[in-house]
Amino acid sequence: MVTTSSLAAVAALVGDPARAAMLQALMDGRALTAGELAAAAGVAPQTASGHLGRLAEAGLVAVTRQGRHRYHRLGGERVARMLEGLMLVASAPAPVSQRTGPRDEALRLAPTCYDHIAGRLGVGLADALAARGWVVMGEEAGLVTPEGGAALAGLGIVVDDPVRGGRVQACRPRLDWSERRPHLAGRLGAALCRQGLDQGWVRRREGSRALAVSPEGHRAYREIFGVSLGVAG
Amino acid sequence: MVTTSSLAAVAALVGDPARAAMLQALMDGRALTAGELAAAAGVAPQTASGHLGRLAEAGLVAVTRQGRHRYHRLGGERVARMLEGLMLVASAPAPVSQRTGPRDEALRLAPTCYDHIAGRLGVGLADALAARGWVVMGEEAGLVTPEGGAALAGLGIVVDDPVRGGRVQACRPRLDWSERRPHLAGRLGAALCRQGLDQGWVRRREGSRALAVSPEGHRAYREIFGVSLGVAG
DNA sequence: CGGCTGCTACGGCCACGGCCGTAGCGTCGC
DNA sequence: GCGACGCTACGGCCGTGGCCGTAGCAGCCG
Repeated sequence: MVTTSSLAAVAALVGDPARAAMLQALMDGRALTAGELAAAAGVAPQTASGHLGRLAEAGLVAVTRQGRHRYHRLGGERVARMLEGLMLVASAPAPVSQRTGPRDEALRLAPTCYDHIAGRLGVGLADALAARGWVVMGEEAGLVTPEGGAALAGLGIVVDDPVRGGRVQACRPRLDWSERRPHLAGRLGAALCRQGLDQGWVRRREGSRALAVSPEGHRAYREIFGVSLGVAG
Repeated sequence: MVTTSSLAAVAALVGDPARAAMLQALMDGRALTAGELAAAAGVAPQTASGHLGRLAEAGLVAVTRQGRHRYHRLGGERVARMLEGLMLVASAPAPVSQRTGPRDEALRLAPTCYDHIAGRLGVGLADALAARGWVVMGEEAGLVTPEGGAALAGLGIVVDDPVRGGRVQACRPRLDWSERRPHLAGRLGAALCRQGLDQGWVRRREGSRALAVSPEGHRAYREIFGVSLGVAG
């Protein structure tokens, strides 16, 4: 039963700075140990343990024990989407526009959002795919065109949720909270991210949600997708 | 700048039971006075005033003063979607499935979600439109077929976000937190809701998010869409 | 103009909850 | 088996914040 108190309970869990920091650290989709999360939140391990216990009990994080470590990851895509919704609201300046988004250049360039690429690279890819006619972006949904599907399949990017018998494939646009422009989430976004990682175009950086774009990645994204990322790095 | 603390601050605002109750009361998209919200939250007007001030400062609610009343409504669709994401997580039972959703029959039948219809009527409409071939529902997006667009236009339901030059229209499916099945959100969902209200098929009930389905509504939804709602009410 | 209402500002009370101390349990390595 | 390590359980301290008391201010009404 969804009561007001259950809504408040979930929100209150995220409402603590330490727990919010842990959840944000898990937003890249990886699993971290309690100790790493304690460091990320800036609290003692005992404190983190208590927090993680409550988060796990509520299903916000899932725990898998492995030896003497306990690996924590987000409780599912719903949790990730909920956090993204919160971040989008948190980034919206109430009165007047101010500089938004993280100052860290790498985080502005290509942060991961649970399973897909956001930031400048994310919106750049969305723009590029639209410019190439591979996808058609609407405000509420995106469509992969037949030629786009073929081209993406040639790159090893396949999505498995055809809306109508494989002819038309849809993708999920999402407003990026730092760039304020849509990027590709959903399965297509995840497939783009996976393919970039497989090809070595991007790689995960330790202890950060930011992706590092390799020189080959810069070239590939520029030549194949027409995305120019400015400075290298 | 989106910091961990801003994320936690927004979540903490929703994390208080009284504020959560107020926000939930505003989820039907209407504007309520501070006194009504105080009653909804079960707190004294002074307390509610303080809460509403903080919510307004953060942009979670918007205030319009009219005479000696102050009308509060949700701060935008982003806020509504954020709350829905929280509710979806809050409704997800952590260990094993239990009875979910409100016990109130009317709330299970046809609650409003900010601007569209959810609940049994919402998922029933989505199923019916799909069965009629008017929309094709995917996991990540829905498509309004040409014949569906024509049929809906004939009913006075028009959506104004064509993805590709008016030929294909997309809609946004959303997992219902009480029925656990997708219903139609986005502009199509809002248009369906508006049309139902205009036709007198449904009407808002005082002090509740639930919609009341009129006898004509029952007949119309059954005859036009093929949605059978069971008991009349 | 005076009484009434809707709302907000301030102050004090109180409790919930975060924090880390120490202590205890399970796991890995030697 | 012994020590080190990762993590969790419990207890006490303390600050933050929700709550309502009273008081003050703006807008309708007779």
